[in-house]
Amino acid sequence: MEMDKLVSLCKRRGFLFQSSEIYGGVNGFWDYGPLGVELKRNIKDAWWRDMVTGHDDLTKAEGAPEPYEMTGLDCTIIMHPQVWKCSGHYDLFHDYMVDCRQTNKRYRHDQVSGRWVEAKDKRIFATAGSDSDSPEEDITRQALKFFGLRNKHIEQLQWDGGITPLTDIKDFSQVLGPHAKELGTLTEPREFNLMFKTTLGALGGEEDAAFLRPETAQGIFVNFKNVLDSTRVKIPFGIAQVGKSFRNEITPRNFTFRSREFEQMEIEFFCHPDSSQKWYKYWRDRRFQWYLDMGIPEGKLILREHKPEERAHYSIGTADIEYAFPFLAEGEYGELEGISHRGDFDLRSHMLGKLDPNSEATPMEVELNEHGKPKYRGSGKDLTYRDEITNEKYTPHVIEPSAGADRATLALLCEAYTEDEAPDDKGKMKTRIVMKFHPRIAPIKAAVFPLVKRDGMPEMAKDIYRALKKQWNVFYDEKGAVGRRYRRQDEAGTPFCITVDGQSLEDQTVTIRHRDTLEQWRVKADDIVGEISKLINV
RNA sequence: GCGGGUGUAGCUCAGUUGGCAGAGCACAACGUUGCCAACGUUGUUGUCGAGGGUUCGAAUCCCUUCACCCGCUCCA
Repeated sequence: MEMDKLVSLCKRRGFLFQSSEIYGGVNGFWDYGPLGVELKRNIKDAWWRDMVTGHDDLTKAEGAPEPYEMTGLDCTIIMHPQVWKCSGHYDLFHDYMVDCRQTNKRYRHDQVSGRWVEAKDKRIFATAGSDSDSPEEDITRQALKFFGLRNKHIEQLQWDGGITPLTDIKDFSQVLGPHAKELGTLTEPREFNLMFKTTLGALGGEEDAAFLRPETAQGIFVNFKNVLDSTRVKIPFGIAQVGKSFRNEITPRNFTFRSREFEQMEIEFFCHPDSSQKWYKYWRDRRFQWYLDMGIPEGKLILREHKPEERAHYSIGTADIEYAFPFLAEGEYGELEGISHRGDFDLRSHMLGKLDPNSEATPMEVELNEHGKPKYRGSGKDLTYRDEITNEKYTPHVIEPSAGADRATLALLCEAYTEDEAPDDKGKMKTRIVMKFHPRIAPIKAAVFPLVKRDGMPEMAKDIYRALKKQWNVFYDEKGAVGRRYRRQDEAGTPFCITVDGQSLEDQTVTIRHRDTLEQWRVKADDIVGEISKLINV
């Protein structure tokens, strides 16, 4: 399936529009149209129902170490700025970057280091980037290459001082970029903020800067104590949240896949450190199965465990659930959801101050500034948990299944898009576009048609429509040829069409037409609500 | 961020050398028909992505800019 066809159908039928389209659009922002909003809402509702409200906390779920509780939360998009400092996002997402005009490489300003060196009556600052395993060797190699010297003439390099960070250098005109061949190719350091900055208060200045959240998870951590104190939940339990997040993506691309404003469906699952590994496995497998249940075939979905070097060292495991999006190359997959074992990093960071992600100690140590104080102070609040039966007090470990609602929606749109052949009224085969959504997520569950607009057929059809409308989003249409009405519903992904015809008026039966098979069968008009209910809840 | 491509009706696209803005589909109404994009008649739809320039005249040539697609780069 070519992506263009899906994008065109999405616009034509009202699934997705470009944001602010009449003004030319904005890069990385997309709007959901009348059908799209239903589809996405159904996906979010299915997730919430399956993970939260529908969860049976009395029974041990298959694959789970023990029964557990689930609860929800809806926190604000703007939070106290300190939240993002302690979470690590401020440091990770907020950097000064320098670009190399020659190599088109980009470096973090504070991670480029270099050394003054003189040879052949020229003095330059040779550098190595953060990608370098051995800055000293790379700096030397860069210097040799620049001066056109061989290794055996290494003594011609006159070093001036030791390795210093690029941040100490004001004038870049004599700086040789980490992979550059000429001097002065690095741009001035530019602020690079992956978080959206905003201002609190109408007169707010720089000290009133706040951020739109880059993930919903932190709102759960900072409310951990509130949930414990207000609900009687006991570990193990999870807190779920659905909501918008914002990231200034460098390269928004691939339709809605990488958007700057997007919606997440996240769970923070709190458990005892000793059982955290089992819970990690449970959630990883449970979430994978959920996508299969939503209608994504096994062959297009992979569960990819991160290699140890790919994940933070304090994490016992991280796995991505990835889908073979059609815009990716053969054999490549795009992330739908990440499940990570975060240990106690978040809760302890919000207690004590941001932990040092490079700390090898157990438990991890707080990252300190040059004065030996915490780089970012924590809340100072006790976020530990006391087990009332064993009286054990500990900081819970966290398993985080973090899903993208827009990515799930996009995957299900891609998966649903089908072109097949169906006969027209003369029996000639014609290409048919049909969105084969699982009935549970289909924007419209059923359409009701009178075969023709006379003889009391519309009246009977309208009664059926009203009866169904009480429970589902259904659609009534009496205009034009019935074949055209069927095809329109195929493009909307409506799984069932109910038609009132001449026979209906005599024996009170109607036909149900199946979207995928085109099969039709008759049922009693009085049974239609139960019949549709049965068909949708398969 | 870099390189290439594209942008004309709701969708798909044509538009010659700079000379009246087009087609198919879709959509709406009416009629006929009566189960898979039907037929007939009638009708609606355009800042030609935006801004500027050249020109008597620009969808067409030039500059700037925005968006989308592809390839690099990046990707928490």
